[in-house]
Amino acid sequence: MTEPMMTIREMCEEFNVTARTLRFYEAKELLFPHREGQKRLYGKRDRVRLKLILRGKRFGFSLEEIRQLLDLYYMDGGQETQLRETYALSEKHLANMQAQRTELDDAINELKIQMEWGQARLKELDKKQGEPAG
Amino acid sequence: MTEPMMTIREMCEEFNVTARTLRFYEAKELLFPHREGQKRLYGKRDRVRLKLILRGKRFGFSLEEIRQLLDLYYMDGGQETQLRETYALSEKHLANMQAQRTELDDAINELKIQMEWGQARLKELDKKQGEPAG
DNA sequence: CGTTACGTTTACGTTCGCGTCAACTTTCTT
DNA sequence: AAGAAAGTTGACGCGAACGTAAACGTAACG
Repeated sequence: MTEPMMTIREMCEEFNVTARTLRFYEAKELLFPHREGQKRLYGKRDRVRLKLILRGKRFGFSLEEIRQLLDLYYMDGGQETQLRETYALSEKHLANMQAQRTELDDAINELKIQMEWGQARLKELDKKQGEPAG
Repeated sequence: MTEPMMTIREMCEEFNVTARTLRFYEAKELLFPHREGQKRLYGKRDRVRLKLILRGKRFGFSLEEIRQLLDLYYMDGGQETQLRETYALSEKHLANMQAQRTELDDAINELKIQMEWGQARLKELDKKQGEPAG
């Protein structure tokens, strides 16, 4: 069974991005769709990559940083030197993400506290609403 | 005891940002330092806000989104309507951040798996390094 | 055979988040 | 009094990440 391919429009709908965005990512060497004539066809590899790209963006990585990370997931058995460099890079990113996780937990907890406080104030307002003025 | 104030330079050093950045955030209404004559003085409120701003940035929020979030933390007992809107907004953000947390965990796990795989391959290379060629 | 739909490249435009002068005031320091 | 140091307000510049419009290819449909 030959790989299921998608057109650029199908990709746009599935991932909720514009065609311009997909071509832009390709120009920046983050995606490498196949060609049928001059038309782009996206296979599983590119769908996985795009998913990772969008995820990376949500965490505030630049496209260039993401490009380097993608190489991590798609190493084709190149040089040992590159493997080592890539591994070192991945360690940094792992540490980075773990730090982000800690921060995110903190932020979530702080937000929860704030919300409980706000909720309490809303309840007070509800009480006063029920009473007559004065 | 009167609140301990900081100059713009002190802020820059403490938070590792430039003065331009602080003025820019002020222009965008994310910070509201006091003035002594024409010079800016930053109090605890602005330090907390700046910390939240920088955190927000690390999670890929835009400055405008961050501005709205900041209002959450600094409501001065305004209208009930606004309180309710703010509370609703905070619920969305909480859901958002929790989703991010899940995604982040996934990403960390995937990265770890990749790294274990890479590490295994590096070990193989070490072995071959120890042997004579051929 | 025209036109409608979908794709392409090229290229200029735009918004965000600051960097980088320039020109000036205020405040120390010598 | 005369810098030097630290602050200020414009104003223009710039890279990132696309938006948008122009001009064109091609493939199918009625």
